[in-house]
Amino acid sequence: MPDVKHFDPEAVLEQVERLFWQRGAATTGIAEVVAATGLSRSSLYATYGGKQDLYVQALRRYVERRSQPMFQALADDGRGLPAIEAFFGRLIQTRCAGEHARWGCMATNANAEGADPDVRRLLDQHHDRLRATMRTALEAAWAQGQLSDGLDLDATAESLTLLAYGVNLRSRAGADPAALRKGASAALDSLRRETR
Amino acid sequence: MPDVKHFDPEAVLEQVERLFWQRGAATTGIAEVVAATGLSRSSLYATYGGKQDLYVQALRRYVERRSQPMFQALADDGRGLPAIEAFFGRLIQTRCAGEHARWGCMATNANAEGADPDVRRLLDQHHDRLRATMRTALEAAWAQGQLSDGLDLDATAESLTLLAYGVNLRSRAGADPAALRKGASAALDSLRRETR
DNA sequence: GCTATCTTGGACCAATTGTTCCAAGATTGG
DNA sequence: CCAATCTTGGAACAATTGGTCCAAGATAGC
Repeated sequence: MPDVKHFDPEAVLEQVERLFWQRGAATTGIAEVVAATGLSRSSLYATYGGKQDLYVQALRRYVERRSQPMFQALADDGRGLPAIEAFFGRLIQTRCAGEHARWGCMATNANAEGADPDVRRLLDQHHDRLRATMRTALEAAWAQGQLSDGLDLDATAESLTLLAYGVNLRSRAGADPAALRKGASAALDSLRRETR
Repeated sequence: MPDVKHFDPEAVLEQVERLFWQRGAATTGIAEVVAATGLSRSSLYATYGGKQDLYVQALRRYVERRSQPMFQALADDGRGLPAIEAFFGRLIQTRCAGEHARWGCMATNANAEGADPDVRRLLDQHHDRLRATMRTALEAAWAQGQLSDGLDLDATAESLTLLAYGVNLRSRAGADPAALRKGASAALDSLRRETR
């Protein structure tokens, strides 16, 4: 017999995600969330809990609905190095132009913010997933003879993952996309077997 | 005839720097600064201006007195790749153990925070300086025949600089130092000329 | 030691912080 | 259409935010 929610919790969570993503967790007040979503404080707190809970849920949504698809696209692209190249290309594209330009990556940003254990867990997961995806792509590259000999695929995957953080971070501060592309290309070029 | 300050502005700025470095700009209140320094608000505001000015000065101090010496050590080390290796080793060491463990790099953290133009200028400088230093070290490596052929030194310097951001960022979130070392080593290994 | 000038302590401020609470409203099963 | 149950708007909350202000105190040239 109860009443039912007058809004779509998932759609609202997306708005909240975008807010936290763009402006950061610490610098975004509940008042702004209320303004952006149109919800009242009651509904907000009844549905998502306090600010930290809300942030964690928004971050989780980001990881699941923004990062993961990007990772999946890389995992599904069997071309090896060109796939990784395309991944970085798309990354830098979305980071530096369009709707989300200079927002950085919400997960990357979160590394610099608070030390909440829930957040840390999410970030570790996120990191592991990207590294595993990189490793898969590197294996494909290896199978196709694109890589120079003696490469440690695990370590290289970690290295490329860390590089992605650098790209994300600098893009938020307004770095030149051409410079980011150069940096990413250099990292990939150095993995490439010399065609002789 | 005037009175003179009852404290050492430089020493106080160091305390403030450490506070902002560890806890972040947005999450550190003036009240905490007052508590940590023992200064009164009057002295604080009279000497440094408002919070944002204070933060910028603290960040500038960090760049000059923390980052630059690290860069200089790399620039002065003419060994080439071993010098860069040592740089990353020291970096990971200080980021993951000792007094400043899990503080990350204040400049790296700042990339994820606000978009203040003064801050952005500092960060761009910081970035350029590290990249230039990396390039110098790479030139030394090249001169000593340590690098594989056809490497773009500028682009590689950018790539290694972005990698350093990744290391700094993940260290703040509590990343395993061994994994960071692996990642850094992989990046350097891929630059190395195969000894055959 | 007087006085001009600066510094200092801390009270005070309005604005904002995250959160709570409840009366009024909405919804749905019976 | 009733009533049980949930949601909603918005007032209210104490705590904290960054910042100001001024009387009291300290200093140094004369």
